Amino acid sequence: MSLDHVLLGLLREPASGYDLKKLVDERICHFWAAELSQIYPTLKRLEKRGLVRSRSAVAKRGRGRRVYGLTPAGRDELRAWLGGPPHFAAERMAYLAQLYFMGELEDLHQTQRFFRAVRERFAAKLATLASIERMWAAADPRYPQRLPDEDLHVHLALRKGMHSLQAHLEWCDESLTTLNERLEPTGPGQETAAAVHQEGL
Amino acid sequence: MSLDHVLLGLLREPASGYDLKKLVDERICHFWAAELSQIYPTLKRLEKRGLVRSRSAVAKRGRGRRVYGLTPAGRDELRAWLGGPPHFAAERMAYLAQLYFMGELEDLHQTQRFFRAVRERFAAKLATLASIERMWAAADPRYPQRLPDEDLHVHLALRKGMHSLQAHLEWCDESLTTLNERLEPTGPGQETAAAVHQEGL
DNA sequence: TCACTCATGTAATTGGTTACATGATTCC
DNA sequence: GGAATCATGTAACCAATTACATGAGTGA
Repeated sequence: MSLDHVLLGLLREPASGYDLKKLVDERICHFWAAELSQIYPTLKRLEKRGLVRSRSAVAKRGRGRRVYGLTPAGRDELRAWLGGPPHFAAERMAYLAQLYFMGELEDLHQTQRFFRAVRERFAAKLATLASIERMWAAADPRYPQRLPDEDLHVHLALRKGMHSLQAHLEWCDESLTTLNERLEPTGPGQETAAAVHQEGL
Repeated sequence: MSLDHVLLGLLREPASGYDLKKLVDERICHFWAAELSQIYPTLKRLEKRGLVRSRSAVAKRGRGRRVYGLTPAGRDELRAWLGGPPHFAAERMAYLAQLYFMGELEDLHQTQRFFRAVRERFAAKLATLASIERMWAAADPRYPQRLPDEDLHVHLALRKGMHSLQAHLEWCDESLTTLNERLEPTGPGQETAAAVHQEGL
């Protein structure tokens, strides 16, 4: 039911389904994704429940638009959700399932390649968030200490991604170091041959 | 389609649907959850595809069991999945959506309560993982440097949770500090009254 | 006898994705 | 004329959850 609340949150300013999709892709997709084919029926459902109200409008380009806005009931629903307990859902991380069972392959080089690919992905995401933070800082000299309270919450959400992705990178680096030690046990001096033998190479 | 592969991974040792549910809840649920009502149909589907084979068995207690085991085709499928690229899916974090829009409430005390609840949740999860790591260390003197390669992968997956949750806690602490500074701007000396007024208290 | 655990399943519903269908306008 | 963008939707499908149904044995 959270897409409902995401749309209510975005609809503090009136918008069409198409507009909402763009907002989701630009700002929300870092923690919630949605397709147009899900957004349109959701808006209809919200309108039937009296949480939003729509009116037809003319578009500058293309066909007519349907623009939605929050009703007082919609605002109440949004506030009740925001004021309620934090909502957690069990995350599904397929890449961790792959890693968990990867011993089956008996090939640490494959594990190494896996971690390099994972690291690249996380690094790209972190770079995206970092560039968003730079844009914020450039656009608002109050960032972050003196941000108005409303923007503060967006800032705090952004910080979550930065902390989290930084930790992911550290995990990848730690893991790659561990793998390296097993694959190249070039310890001090004459142990090398024995260690190589021990590792089954 | 990942539950398919999780079950294939677990079925390197034969097990019933009921057994698999227990394994999922004990070891896998940190990155993939599944209900019995999903596991049973999935096993049937995997058997129809020739990836597992079942036989009836007698249970010590209760009614008869159906025990599944991997077929060679199942093992191939598992290995192909493990050897393929890491699979990422867009995560949905409803609590971040709540935070993102929480400026609407115009109540930093509520945000504070929110972060305390979030922190508690993450701390509990981290404690769970830490106790798992302690059990590993107690049970196997080789942990973690000299673990056999197969267990190494499970160890690396566990480390992901530790890094990640630690970062979540740091984010909560950073956020609570930020909120505290805004709510109690007890700066050097006589500013206090003015600052309190500025915050609208 | 009752609660609990072991054990297997189906049905209904929800939440979400992918594919498909349509139509207007603008820019090259 | 054709591609891109703006714009709204439906249909089919998939993954997963919740609720429901059944049945056998164990221990208090």
